[in-house]
Amino acid sequence: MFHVLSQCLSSPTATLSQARQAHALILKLNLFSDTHLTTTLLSLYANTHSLSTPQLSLTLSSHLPHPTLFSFSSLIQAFARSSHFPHVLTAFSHLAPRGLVSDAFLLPTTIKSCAILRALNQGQQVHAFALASGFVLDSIVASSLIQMYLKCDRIVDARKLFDRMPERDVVVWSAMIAGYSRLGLVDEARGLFGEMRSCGVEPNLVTWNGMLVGLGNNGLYDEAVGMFRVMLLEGFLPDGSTVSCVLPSVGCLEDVVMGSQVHGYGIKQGLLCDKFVVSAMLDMYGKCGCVKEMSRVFDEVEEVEIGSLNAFLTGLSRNGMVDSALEVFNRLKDQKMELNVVTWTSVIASCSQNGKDFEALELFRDMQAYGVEPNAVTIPSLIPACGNISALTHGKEIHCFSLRKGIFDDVYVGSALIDMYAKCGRIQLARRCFNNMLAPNLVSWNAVMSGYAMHGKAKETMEMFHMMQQSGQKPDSITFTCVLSACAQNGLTEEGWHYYNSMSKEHGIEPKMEHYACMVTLLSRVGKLEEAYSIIKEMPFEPDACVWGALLSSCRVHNNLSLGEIAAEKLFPLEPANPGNYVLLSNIYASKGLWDEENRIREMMKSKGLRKNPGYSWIEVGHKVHMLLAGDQSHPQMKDILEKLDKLNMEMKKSGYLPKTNFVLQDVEEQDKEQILCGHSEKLAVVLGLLNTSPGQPLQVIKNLRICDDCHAVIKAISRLEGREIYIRDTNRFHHMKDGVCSCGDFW
DNA sequence: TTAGGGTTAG
Repeated sequence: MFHVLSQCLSSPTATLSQARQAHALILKLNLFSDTHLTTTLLSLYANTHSLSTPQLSLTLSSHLPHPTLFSFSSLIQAFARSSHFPHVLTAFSHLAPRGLVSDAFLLPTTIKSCAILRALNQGQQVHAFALASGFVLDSIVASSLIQMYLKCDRIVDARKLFDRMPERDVVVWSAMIAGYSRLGLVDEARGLFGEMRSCGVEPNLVTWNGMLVGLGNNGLYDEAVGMFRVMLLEGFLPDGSTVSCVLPSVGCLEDVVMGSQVHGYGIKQGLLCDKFVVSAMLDMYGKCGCVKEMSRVFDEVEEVEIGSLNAFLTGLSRNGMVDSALEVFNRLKDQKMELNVVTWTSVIASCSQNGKDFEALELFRDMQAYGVEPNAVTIPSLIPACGNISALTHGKEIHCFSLRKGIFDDVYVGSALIDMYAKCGRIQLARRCFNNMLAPNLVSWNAVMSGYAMHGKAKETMEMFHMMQQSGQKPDSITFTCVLSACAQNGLTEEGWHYYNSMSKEHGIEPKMEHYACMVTLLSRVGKLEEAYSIIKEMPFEPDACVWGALLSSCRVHNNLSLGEIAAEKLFPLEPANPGNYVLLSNIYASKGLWDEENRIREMMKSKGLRKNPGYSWIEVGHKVHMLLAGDQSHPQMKDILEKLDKLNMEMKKSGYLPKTNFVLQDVEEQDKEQILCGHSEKLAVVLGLLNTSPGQPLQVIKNLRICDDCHAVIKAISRLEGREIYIRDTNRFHHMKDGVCSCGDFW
C-alpha cells in the first residue's frame, strides 16, 4: 500500500482529487509518520495550488513530527517550482524550531522567494544566517542575496556584498549591471561593464541585455542602438531577449532601417514565436509610423497574445487610427478574449486624446463591469476626458474613486487633476490639488501655470513661475508658453518682453513657434499691430498658421484691413480648409461695410466647399452633458429656453442693454440680426443650465469658438440678474462671470 | 542541482 501510494503521489499526472484520496488513506492507515510520503503529499498539494499558508503551517506541525532536512528541501523546491513563494518562506521558518540547519543548497531558492515577494525583512534574516554559517562565501548564495537587495531597491547593500566577494563570475556582474540599469543609474552600470572586462570576465548575452535595457529606459537610444551594433561586431548572436531590449530604442529613434533589419534577423532566427519579440516589434513599427508593417506582423501571429494586442492598439492610436483600434478592441472583446488593465487603459487613453471623451467615460464604466480594476495609469488617462468636456461632476467622481483606491500621491494623477479642475473652471480646486502634491514635477508646475493662464490670472501665473524656480525646478519651453500666454491675455507687454528675452539669455531655451505666436497675440491684441508684424518678419524660421492666425484675429478685433489682408494672404495657403480664417477676413470687410469684398470671400469659401464651423456649446447638468448647436431647435426643452431668454432680454432692455448687432456680420435687417444673436449656442446652454439647476448653483459652459461680444455682455448681465456664477470656456480662455462682471475685464 | 536579462497603457 505504501509503495502504491508513494508512486501515485509522485506521478507527474497526479490530480488534486487523487491527492485528497491519498491524504484520506494516509490518515486512515496512520502513515503520517512516514516523512517521505508526507512530503510528497505536501509537494503535490503545492503543485496543485490548493494549500493556503496557514493550512501549510498547521499540516507541517501536526503531521510531520520527524522531518529531515531532505524532506524540507524537496518541499521547498516543489513550492518554488509551483510559484508558491510564501510557502517557501513558511517551510523555511519551520527548520530552526525543529533543530534543523539549512545547507547551502536551500538558501538560493529561499532568498529568491524573498526577492520575488520583496520580503526584505526575511531576506535580511537569511543573510544573517548566511553570514553566521559562512555560506555567504558561496558565490551562488552571494549572488542570490545581491539579487534580493536589488529587487528590494537596496542598491547600497547589494554593492557592499558585491565588493566583498572574493571571486565574481559573469552572473553576479550581470546582476549588478542590470540592477543599476533598472534603477536608472546608467553611469554606474556602464562603469561596471568596463570594469568587468578589465577584470578579464567577458560579458554574455545577459550582460549585454542588461546594459541595453538601462540605456533604452533612460532615453539613451542612440547609445543603446550603438551598443547593439558593437555586440553584433563582437560576434554575439542576439536572442529574443536582446531583440526586445533594443527595439524600444530603435522605435524611439524612428530608425526604420534598423528596425527592418532586426525584423529580418528575427524571422531568420525564428524569434517571432516569442511574445516579447512580437510586442516589441509592433511597438517599434507603431513608433516609426509604419502601420502597414505593424499590421502585417500582427496578422502573421498565430495566436493573439495580450501584450501584442496592447502594443498593436497603442500603435494604431499613435498613428491616428483610433477607430481601427476601437474596432479591433471590440472584436476581440466580443470574442471573449481576456483583456487586461493595459488594454482598457490603452483604448481609454486613445479616446481621451482624440476627442472621444464620452466614449472614454463609457469605456471606464465598461471595464469595471467586466471586472477589470482600474489602476494608477488608468486614472490619469481618463481624467483629461472630463476636462475636455468640462464634466466637473464626472471629474470629481473619478477624483474620489482614486482616493478610495489609495491612488493619491501619484504625480501623474495629481497633474491630471490640476488640469481637469482648471479646465472645468475651478482654478482654486486646481491649486489645492497642486498644494497637496508631495513631489510636484515639471508637468505639475506647468499644469497649474497653464490653469492660471487659461483663467487670465497673470499675477498668479508669474508668482508660480518664481516659486517654481525657488523650488529648484527648471522651466521648459511649455512653462514659457504658459507665462507668455498669461501676459497676452492681460495685455502685459512689458512683462511679456521681459520673459521672452529671458528665455534664451537666462534659461538657454530658444523661442519656438508657440512663443512667437504668444508674442504676436500679446502685441497685436493691445493694438501694436506693426510691432507684431515686425516680430513675424524677424522670425528665424517660417511662421506657421498659428502665428499668422494670431495676427489676422487681432486685425479683426482692431479692424485693420491692410495687415489683415497680408496675414490672410499668408494664412490661406497654409490652412486652405479652415473656414475660420475666411470668416475673419470677411468680417473685417463687413465691419467696414465692404460688402462686395465680403461677398467675394464668402464665394471663395463656397467654391472650396467650406462652410462656417457651426458654433456649439456643452453644459453639464447633473450627470448628463448636453450639446447645443447655434440656431438648432432640436433640444427637447428649446421652447422653455427661448421663453426664458425672451424674459431675460426684456429685463436687460429695461436696464439699458442694447444688443451688440455689429457682431452679426451678415448683411441682414437689424431685427433679424437680433434674432440670430439669440440663437448663439453659449446663451442657449446658459439658459438650459438656469432651467435645470437650483438657484445659486454655478454653471459652466464650454464653447468651440471664441465667445462673441454680445454673448459676453448678455451672460454677464444674466450672472447679475439671476445671482449665478457662470464659467465660460472658449477656445482662448476662461470667462468667470459674477455680479455682472467678467474676470477677463472685457479684454480678450 | 540551487544564481543573471525582455514587450505592451499615462
